Amino acid sequence: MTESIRIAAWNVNSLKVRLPHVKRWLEEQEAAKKPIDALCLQELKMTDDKFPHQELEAAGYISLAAGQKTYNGVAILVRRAALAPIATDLETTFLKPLRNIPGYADEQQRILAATICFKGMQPIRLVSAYFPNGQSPDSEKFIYKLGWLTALHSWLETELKDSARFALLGDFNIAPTDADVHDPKAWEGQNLVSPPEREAFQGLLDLGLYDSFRLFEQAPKTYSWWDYRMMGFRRNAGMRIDHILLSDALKANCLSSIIDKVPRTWEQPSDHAPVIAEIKA
DNA sequence: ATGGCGCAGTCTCTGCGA
Repeated sequence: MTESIRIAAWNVNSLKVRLPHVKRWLEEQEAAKKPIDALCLQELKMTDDKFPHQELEAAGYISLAAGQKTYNGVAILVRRAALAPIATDLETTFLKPLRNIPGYADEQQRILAATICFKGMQPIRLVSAYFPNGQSPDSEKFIYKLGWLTALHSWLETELKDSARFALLGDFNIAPTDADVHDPKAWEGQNLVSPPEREAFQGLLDLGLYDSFRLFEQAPKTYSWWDYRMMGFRRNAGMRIDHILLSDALKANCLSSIIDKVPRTWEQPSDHAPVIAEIKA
């Protein structure tokens, strides 16, 4: 009997390099009786033909990917043992799959959505998202970021009407408040924290989404990303830019939300740590 | 003071990430 599921997001910064980390993390979570039932990955940096479906299958996970060469790329992994009997193959596991934001022409692979039926639960709609970085507020890439955020907002309006049980998981490349930044003064007005980005983040909340991490008391200075340079992790010079946003129906059933720093301590780590939300059945 | 690290591909350099 399923009592709860854990959904997670992790920017792996190249799945080719980080596949061992992903497998190890999933194994260790399971061994600790905290299995990850859905994992949304970002920054695969590989084309779809290179995606390691078979290795993940051997680890107990069915996967759906939306990749491209060199950059971006997102995926959704679901734990086979947690799925309802209706899920027998790819088509019945990932219902209503969607790649990219409808009506928003984009070469960059940043969005993958699917509805999943877990054992003993109503279906849940998951979106694996890799928000544009933005580079800096005076750059072309920042304009793209804001346009992308606008497109995301209007698409999610529709998605939320269709799916009351909805979660948006991924690397948002936005630190929502100064509490999510190690040195707010130094970062004031810069990329990842600038007012237009934070307004866009608030806009998502205004659709009826909730930052799962902030539903619970958290240790101060908890972050999800640390720069590889300048010993960012050792100094805890980080930012909380990876998030799990939940609709009202899922928020009501959210039991916990944490960031797992452990994989960031491993050899050759991603610069991001996975974030997890536990949802009651 | 604009650097530091790590990744992919064009591959001993460049572009990009955040």
